[in-house]
Amino acid sequence: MISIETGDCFNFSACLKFLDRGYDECLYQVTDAYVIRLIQISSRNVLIKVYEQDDKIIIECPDQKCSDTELLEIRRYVTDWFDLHRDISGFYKLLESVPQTSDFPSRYYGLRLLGIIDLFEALCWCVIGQQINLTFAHKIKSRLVHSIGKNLQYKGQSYYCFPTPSAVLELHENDLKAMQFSRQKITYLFNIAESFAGGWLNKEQLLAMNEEEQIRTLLKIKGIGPWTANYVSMKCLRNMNCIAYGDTGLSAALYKTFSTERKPDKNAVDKIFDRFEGWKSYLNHYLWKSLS
DNA sequence: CTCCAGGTCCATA
DNA sequence: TATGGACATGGA
Repeated sequence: MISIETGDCFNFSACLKFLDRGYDECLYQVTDAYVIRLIQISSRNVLIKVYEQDDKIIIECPDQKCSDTELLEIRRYVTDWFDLHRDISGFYKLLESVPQTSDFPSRYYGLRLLGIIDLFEALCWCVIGQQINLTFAHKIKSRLVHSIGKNLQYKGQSYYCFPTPSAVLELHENDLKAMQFSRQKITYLFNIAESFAGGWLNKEQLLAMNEEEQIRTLLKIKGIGPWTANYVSMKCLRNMNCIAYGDTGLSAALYKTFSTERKPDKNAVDKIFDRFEGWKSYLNHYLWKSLS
């Protein structure tokens, strides 16, 4: 069992609610008290159950023996996933100082920027979600995961990891077509998987670069545009000044909250985000949240 | 029926 | 450099 202190401006229920937004999610199971998922650590896959007790986050690995090294990795995973180590009180002060967002801290108190820890998963999820409705996006992701994702049974339930790049590369184009991936998405998924398999793309290497280099590296892959690069930068690489330019949801939220144009251009978006230096990713996250 | 969704690439001018 | 079409499907 692992226990993690959470600190101020954290609300576990708000985070769980974000994880369970009504879509059919195949990579974890959420209730009002806990979330269970199978995660990949360096040596193997481990099932974890995460819940809150006495203002602490508790992680259990039911029916599994873990070494100290593995426990440390699991702790790191959950800390990163829930962004636990960040003190976001500065963000709340900024929100309060801006009239249009002054009620955000009370409305969304304790909501963290939930991450996608696996870089391959993050990139694929972006490609899957490009230009289709999220219900359908979850449907085809689920088909892919259930088809080739590592899984583990626990109490009659199956829990899945997102597939590895090499597992995706073993698929034939027709397999993905049968899951209703478009030809474009299939090409993009293979491009991304090959970048990993070819050894010139991985998370550690990206994390060693500065932000600008990271974006430049990601944009080289066909299928990854500015939206995906920024989304992954915020959800996986954990940069704090990312903006999902061109995102339809973000545009709608900016229109609603700041009375911008229906589709504000980059300059108009930057103008609003400028005063949130250091917290742009969080502002983006909270603006998305404000739509639901 | 038409439009458009957590975009991106490619062809054309 | 800028703009338009294709992409797969489903919900409004």
